[in-house]
Amino acid sequence: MLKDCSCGELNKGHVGTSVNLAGWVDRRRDHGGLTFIDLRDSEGIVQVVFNPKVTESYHQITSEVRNEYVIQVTGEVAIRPPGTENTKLATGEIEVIARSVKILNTSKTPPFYINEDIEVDESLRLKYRYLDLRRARMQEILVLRHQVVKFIRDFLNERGFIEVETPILIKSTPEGARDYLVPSRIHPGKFYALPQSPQQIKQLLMVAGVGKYYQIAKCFRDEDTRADRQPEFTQLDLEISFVEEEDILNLMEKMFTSMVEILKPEMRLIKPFPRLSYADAMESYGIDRPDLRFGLEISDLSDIAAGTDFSVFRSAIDQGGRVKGICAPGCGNYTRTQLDELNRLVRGWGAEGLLTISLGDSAGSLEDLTMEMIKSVATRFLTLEQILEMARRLDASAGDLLLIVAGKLELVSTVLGELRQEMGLRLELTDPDLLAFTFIVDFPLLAHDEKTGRFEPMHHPFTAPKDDDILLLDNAPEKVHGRHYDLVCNGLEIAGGSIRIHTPELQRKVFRLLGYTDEEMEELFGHMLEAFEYGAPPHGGIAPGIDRIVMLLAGEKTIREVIAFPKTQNAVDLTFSAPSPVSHQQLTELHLNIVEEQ
RNA sequence: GGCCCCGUGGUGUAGCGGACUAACAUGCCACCCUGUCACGGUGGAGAUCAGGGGUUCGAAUCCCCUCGGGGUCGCCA
Repeated sequence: MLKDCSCGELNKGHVGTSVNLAGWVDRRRDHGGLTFIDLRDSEGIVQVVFNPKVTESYHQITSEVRNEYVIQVTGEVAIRPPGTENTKLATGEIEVIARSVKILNTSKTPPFYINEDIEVDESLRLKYRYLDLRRARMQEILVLRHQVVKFIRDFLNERGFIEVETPILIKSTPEGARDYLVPSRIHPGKFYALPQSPQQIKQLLMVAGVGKYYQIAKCFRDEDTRADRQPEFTQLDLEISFVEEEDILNLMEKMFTSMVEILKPEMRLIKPFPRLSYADAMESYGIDRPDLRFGLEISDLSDIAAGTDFSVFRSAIDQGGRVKGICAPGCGNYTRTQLDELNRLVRGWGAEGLLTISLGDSAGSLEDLTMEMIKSVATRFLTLEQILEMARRLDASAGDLLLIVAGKLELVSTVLGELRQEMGLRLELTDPDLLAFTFIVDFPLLAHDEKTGRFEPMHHPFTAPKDDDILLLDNAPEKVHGRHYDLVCNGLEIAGGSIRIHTPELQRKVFRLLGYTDEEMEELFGHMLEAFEYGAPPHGGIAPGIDRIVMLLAGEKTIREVIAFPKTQNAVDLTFSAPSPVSHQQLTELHLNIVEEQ
């Protein structure tokens, strides 16, 4: 080794010893006759003192060395002179008196600061990701991510799980996300697909008699990116045979609570994780992944609205729609501009409009409110009693603002769900140190697709229907609930899983409901159906997204921050400039021709 | 594919129709400095204001297009 200890690990115990250090120049302070260099390696920073009386070739070294130069230092660890300790530095009680120095490599001036935590243009960071990752913040995140994965492995290993690697080159199966395809050289015109998840393979492992499987698995989906979505991402994929819902949920609750308590003790959890049915989540939060760090729940006001003279309410209800609302506490004093902005947002989400009712501009009791204190465009169509009834239903007080949307149920829910999230942010109710995990259960098995007129799986086609609902598969498939569960945290879907189908009969029945012919079933899923013929055990699992978990624990806003080399919104890797053209020879070998786009 | 936001020395920002010959901080270069730690001091270099087109007597500033980055809807079994 070019070093016999790390910069960050030095302490008073090393005083008097001679050490070899190697690292990057974090900063240099040249006093003419005396120079300090903060030397940085992956473990931390230590101050090295260069003294012309002690350090060989002092003048040459200090005039040449610049930030980010890679140097090797031999010297004595010494206690710092009294009064010159630096409490901001972990190694601030000591310093290294350099005897000799060697420049291992020079460095151009970096395109952005390595030694300061300053926000830099993201595309520049991504182009020079290897420099970006050198920064302390990114080093912390790399370590945290490692700790999370290590925690997961330890936790599952202790419980009898084994990690099994599964292929990256597999078969394209339809629906779901768009596949990334890999052309076959050996089989002209045929393609492998990269796994969207190892779903089918892990089920085959269950048939193979692996009782408890897991894998830190790369997954690939050729869909547009988001702050929490990348073309390739990492899942903890796990599957257990002879398992039931309760086992999986308990395992996950234990894993995530222990993980947070050990790795991020400063963050708070709500225990036990609350459980919400899909229907209740949609009803109260307008979304199947609610942020439960705050309330602002949605309530149905349809019955009250039906009794009013307000035509917007009446016509929505006459057309089978609903009137629902939320209460924004303390927002009764919102200005016209602020209210207009909320209206614009709501229209942007597809609603006809937003009815705002201001319950006065100062806090107090509902009972003291008079019609004169209430501000709303609808005041002349509503009685004081009707307004108070809505306010009570929304758990509002004087000084609050009621936000009400009328229309078709689905739209009203979605819009209020968005508005709720927006108000949660504006009112700063989204405490970054709180992790509000919640399980969402009782999903419908299928969703009806308006465009194709077909049923689509809510989760995936291998999810088992609830036993009590199996008879409904024949005549009312839309009413069937699946044995599917999600884990949600702070408005993010953290994990999704289910108890799977394990008999060929039921699997065929579900495929048929999804519109597959017998021939398609055999061609696309024959391997699964056949496997189920050979004593497939009941089994189920779940797949938490590693990137999203680390993002939450790191307090970051995008998963790009917790991925070493992420892609841009356009799915481009700026470090490598991928994707890139390939040679004609490569294309020929793969039996491919490029068609020029218009 | 739709909607929205952003693009000014290396970096981060200011400037938002005329006083811009583009400001500030930091970084960079040179010189000075033996106890600093975001060291300090003096001096200096560094910007086709993302690119193109237009409006105007005059554009970093207004409009259009393109490119790049981001957010989001669609999409994500």
